[in-house]
Parts: sequence; structure tokens; C-alpha cells
Amino acid sequence: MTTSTIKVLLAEDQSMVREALAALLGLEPDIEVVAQVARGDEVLGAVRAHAPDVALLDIEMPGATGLEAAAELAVEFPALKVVILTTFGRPGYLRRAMESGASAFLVKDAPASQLAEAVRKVLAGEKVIDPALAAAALSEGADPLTDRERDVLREAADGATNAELAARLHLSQGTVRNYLSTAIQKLAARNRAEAVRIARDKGWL
Amino acid sequence: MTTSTIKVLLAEDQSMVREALAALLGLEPDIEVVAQVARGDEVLGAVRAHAPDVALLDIEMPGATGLEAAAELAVEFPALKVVILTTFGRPGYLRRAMESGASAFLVKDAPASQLAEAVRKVLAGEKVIDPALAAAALSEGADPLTDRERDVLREAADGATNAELAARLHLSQGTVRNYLSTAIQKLAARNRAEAVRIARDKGWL
DNA sequence: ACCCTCGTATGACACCTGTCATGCCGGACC
DNA sequence: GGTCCGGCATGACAGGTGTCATACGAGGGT
Repeated sequence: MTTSTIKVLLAEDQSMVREALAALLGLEPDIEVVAQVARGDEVLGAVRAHAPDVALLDIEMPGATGLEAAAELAVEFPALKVVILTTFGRPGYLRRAMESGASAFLVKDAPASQLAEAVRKVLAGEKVIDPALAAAALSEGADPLTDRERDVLREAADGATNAELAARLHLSQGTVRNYLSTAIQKLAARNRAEAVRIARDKGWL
Repeated sequence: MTTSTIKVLLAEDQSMVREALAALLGLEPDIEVVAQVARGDEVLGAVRAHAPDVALLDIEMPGATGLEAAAELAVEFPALKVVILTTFGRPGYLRRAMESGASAFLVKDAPASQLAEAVRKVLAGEKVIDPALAAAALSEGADPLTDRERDVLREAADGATNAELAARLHLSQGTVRNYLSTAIQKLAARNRAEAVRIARDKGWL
């Protein structure tokens, strides 16, 4: 191993995908996968233990999301480059990734060749973002929801009734309805279910 | 290439995952990925063109699902072995996979080593199914929904209103409500949103 | 022939949901 | 210190939703 070998940490919850990506990166002579984790809350410890140059993070993971992990890493390891790799090219995800200090944002239906390329580019100080996605993220503005509105919407996603939402969130039923009502209007939806779908699509949930 | 090399077709819509899986399988000396497709409706043509021994199919794909593709393949290529590879270990998926003549059902969070192993096993005539998943599929019985109930539920999933559902399905509003009502009761849900969630979780949608 | 299920439909009723007006409190920002 | 916003609450109203009884025709099974 020469000093020019790039050390990569891979965080992805689906073993088969994670190991397959590791196999893919293993084909690159200048890249070495030094650690693999399956949970968001194991990222920080693994970085401390293995000191990688680049962290490749999936978003949807148990324990903590890749976005949350990225935010933690930015504090303790400002020199570490973070690549977010996700199934869903949701504008809100991209926005949060950039705010968390990520250097690259890749969607899993991009060609595989872009993965190793992105790793090299971020180490060279470049940012890697799909231009179309960047445009979408910029054009649609920020999340208009307040924290409580988002909470209520998230809880409502599984089909809970107002009474249940009120109980879960320790609120009155009327308050729950008010939050839902404002959220529905902000998202230009026609009912809670549509509001949930819209918020999820945009990556705000 | 000797006659003992196993020819595999890979169908998976996310390029990065697909090529990563190909890289993984490529590490096996006795396995060769002879074709890759990104859509369910391209599977049949690719099998005709490349005559693989095993087809590795994702379920969620544009064009047609892997389950639909498997059913088609069973008719035209009864000797071809089908391995279903999916993110979601939903009992209904497993059931439909088996009914479509698949020989293996793998979830993506199983260890990567099981992939090549499954390919070899199905060629040897074995079936590969996670025992826990099989138990779940058997214990919870079959889909209780009628075709129309399923249709209505599927359309209702994005938050459409009764009037919209009626228009989309060319039904009266009352009929839509009847279907939803019976579906809600069959699934022991308390409203349409919960019914959608339950049906989706079980792989019935 | 008879029965059952499914698809389709209507009308009535109770309940849930979404909207709006209004109010209070605390913190943030001039 | 006043104004604005967010969190929280109530009450009233309209409209959407879920349930039920009921009906009829087509098709499958005994």
C-alpha cells in the first residue's frame, strides 16, 4: 500500500449492496475499502478507528441517517470528505447533504463508474452533484414546514387517526388538526395522505 | 470459458447496484454475467438473445416487475432458473415468486456470499428461501382482497379523494367507498391510509 | 336449479377531517 | 417595548369518509 491509496469507509444497511459496492471499489487499484458499517450510528466510531479519507454514506439506514452521520463527521473530522449515496434523488436530501458538509451526492441509478470517479474528485477538492438535481433543489425552495408540522405529518404517515396522533404527541386533537391543516395548505395538498406523499417526495419528512 | 461456466442474466434498475452486483459475481470463477437489463420488460428479450442458465431478477423495476418477468419466463423457458432478489422481504412477494416458478428468493440485506451460492444451488435443482420468511408467508395466509379492492386501494395510495378514484376507475363514488370499506375491514385497518400501509407491507399491492 | 362470490350501484346515517376565527404565551428581533 | 412567529388550544361549520342495508346481474361450483 503506497501513500497514494485512498482509504474509504462504506456505510450501507443492505449487506448485499454494501459488499457489492465494496467489490466494485476493490477493482480500482488506487482505492481501498478499509471499513464497512451497516448502521448510521456506527459511522462515527468506524471513522475514529480506521481514519478513512472518504466516507461513503447511504441515507436510509437504521440507527441514524447518512445525513445525520455526515453532520456529526463535519464537526469532528472537517478534513474527511463525505459522499452521500442514495436511492432517492430527493431535492430536500441534496439540500440537507450540502448543509451537512457533504462533498458529493450520488444517486444509485447513476452509472457505477461515477462512484470511483466521485471518490477521486472529492479528494481533489471538487464537489460532485448531478446538475439536474441541483437545479431541482434550488428551484423548489426550502422546506416550508415548522418542526411540529413535520412531526405530525411524520406520525400521520402510517394512517393514524387524529385521536392517535394527539395521544402520541401529547397534544389536543384540535391542535393536531390545525397542524395538519396548515401543512396541507403549505404543500398544496388536498388531504393528509397527499401531504405526506408530497413531503416524502421532496425529502422533507 | 469451459462448458461448466454458469451464464447469468442480471435485471436491476439501479445502475450502480446492478453493476456492483455484476462485479461481485464476476469475482466468482464459475459464474459469468452475460447480460444486464434495467427494466422488467427487457428481460424476456435478453433471455432470448443470451440464453442464460440463471436469471437474477429485482422486483421493483420500471416496465414490469421481476415477478411478472418470472411468470413470463416460466412459460417460454421452463428450464431457466429464476432467482428473485429484492429489497423487501414481503411475504406476499415470496408467495407470488414461488407461484411464478422462481427457484430462489433472496433479500438484499442477506450476506453477499449467499448470492453466488444461490446461483449454484438453483442450478443444482435446489430451492433457496429464507426459512423465517417462508414461515411468515405461510402463517399469514393469502391475500384476502378481490381484484377491484386491490385496484381501488392502489389508486388510493397517493392520497386521492373518493371523487378522483371514482373518475379514474370509471366507478360511482358509492362503489369506491364500498370497496374501500370492505378492504379496510379485511385488513383490520381503521381507515384507507392504514389499509394501504398494511397491504403494501404484506406485498399485496 | 341453487347458492355463493364478485362487481356494481343507491341512499342514509354517524363519524372523522379540514377550515377558519380567535385566543394565549414565550421567544426573537428591531 | 412592540411586533412577529411558533406552539398550543377551543369551538363551530362544511364536506369527506366509513358503515350498513339493500339490490341486481354474471359466473362458478354442487
